[in-house]
Amino acid sequence: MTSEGVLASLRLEAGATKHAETSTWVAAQLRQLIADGQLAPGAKLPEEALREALGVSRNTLREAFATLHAERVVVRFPNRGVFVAHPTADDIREIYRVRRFVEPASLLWSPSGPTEDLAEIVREARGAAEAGDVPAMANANQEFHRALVARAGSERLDSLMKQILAEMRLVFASMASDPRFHAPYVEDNARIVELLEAGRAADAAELMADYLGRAERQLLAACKVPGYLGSRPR
Amino acid sequence: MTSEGVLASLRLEAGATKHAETSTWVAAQLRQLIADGQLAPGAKLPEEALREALGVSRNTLREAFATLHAERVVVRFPNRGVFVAHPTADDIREIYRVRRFVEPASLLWSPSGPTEDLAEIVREARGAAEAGDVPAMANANQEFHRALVARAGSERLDSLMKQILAEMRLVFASMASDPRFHAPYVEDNARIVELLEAGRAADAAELMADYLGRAERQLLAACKVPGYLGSRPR
DNA sequence: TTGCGACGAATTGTTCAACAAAACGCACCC
DNA sequence: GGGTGCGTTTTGTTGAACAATTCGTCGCAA
Repeated sequence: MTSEGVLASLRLEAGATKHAETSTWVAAQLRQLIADGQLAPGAKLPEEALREALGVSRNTLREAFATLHAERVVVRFPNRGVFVAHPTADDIREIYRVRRFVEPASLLWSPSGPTEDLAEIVREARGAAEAGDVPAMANANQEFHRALVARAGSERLDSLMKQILAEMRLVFASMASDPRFHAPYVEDNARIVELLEAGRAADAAELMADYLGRAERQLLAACKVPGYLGSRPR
Repeated sequence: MTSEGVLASLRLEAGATKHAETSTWVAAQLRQLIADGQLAPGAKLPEEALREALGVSRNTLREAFATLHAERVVVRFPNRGVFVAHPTADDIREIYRVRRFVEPASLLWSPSGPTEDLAEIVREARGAAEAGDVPAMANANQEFHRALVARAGSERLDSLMKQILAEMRLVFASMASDPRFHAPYVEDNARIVELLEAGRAADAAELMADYLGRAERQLLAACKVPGYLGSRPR
């Protein structure tokens, strides 16, 4: 995926769209490209090339950069430019620090509503696992955690979680992804739903905390192996 | 506090400062003015006037707006402009929804470190209360919650809490602030520190959840009285 | 008086062109 | 081979322009 290809596809899409609030639209486009992995972690986002590809002015593009920067999707080095965020080991620790607070809290203290949506996501993940469809399984796992936090009913926690999961995707994009990574967690998720349905929220929260600890250790270990793309760009 | 006065003081400060990254600096200035209550909730932020007062270009100002918008300090109505955020009753409910997750979680699951800083803040709050210094007491109370969440050691939760407290200041700025509002909570904070020191984190978390519920109800009730500034501008 | 539509003024959304300052790349020299 | 200096590129910021939208206000009719 040469950056040339990315720019070309952007050019295509840009022509076809009417934009009401351009900078918002631009931010969404870039967010999408990054989430899809078409713009890899650490990649530079040069103003001139993107401006041309998106067919917007540099000012509008820079406004979009400001939003993405606030979302931590993108990092800014003064006078050097904007880069796709590239999580370090410390970032991983930070991510899991947050998750170990938010996710068990959500299990414990969310208004106890129906768990059918969670069960459905688990079924999807199992299906994908059996079909050997790793991306679908990874997606379903992410969706599971998103749905879990959504139970809290807080817009702000939702968007925090969305950001965190976006950063998780960057983490996965940064390392040679072992297909077997996501598999064990499908069953953990299933168990969590069971506990929740049985009214054993405290046990579910404990399992979740444990599970997150395991995942963190696994990712940190993977950081140290050669497969992990070096630290900062340059 | 005429908006004229605000602009004049901005003009003064603008001249004296060297700005390395101007848009960041502009965002910080505005954030400060809003936090201080010099720009009231619902106030319009006209581009031309601010541009002139800050001595920056409209583009730079708009980039700062993008940052503040992402922080929810400021609201954008397309083609109408940017306004200081003006929390509604729903926003208050949302704020406390988040706080009831984050703060008890922080009490329960933060690495158990020294509580000396918390105790110190409680002493400050008591001092301010005795001196009848309401703003200082309100500040100390806010600082207490900030310090509590800081124990989690997560940069992201820190900034979430910082945003939440900023929005709380907007809530207080929106209503005729009863000086007696903050007082009872000083002693609750003290009790929480005691429980924490005694290793009774679960009790502390429970007290906190209860306390937050009380505060929310009180604020929601205050919303309904005439003192509260109407809903959205226009 | 009150309500309503229209017109002109002000403001926003977006683009373009320019320039200083900083970082980058590269040939050059020790 | 490893620093050094210089021209080139990119970023940070400004200023001006213009279409689109909203705002304010005036006049008119019920």
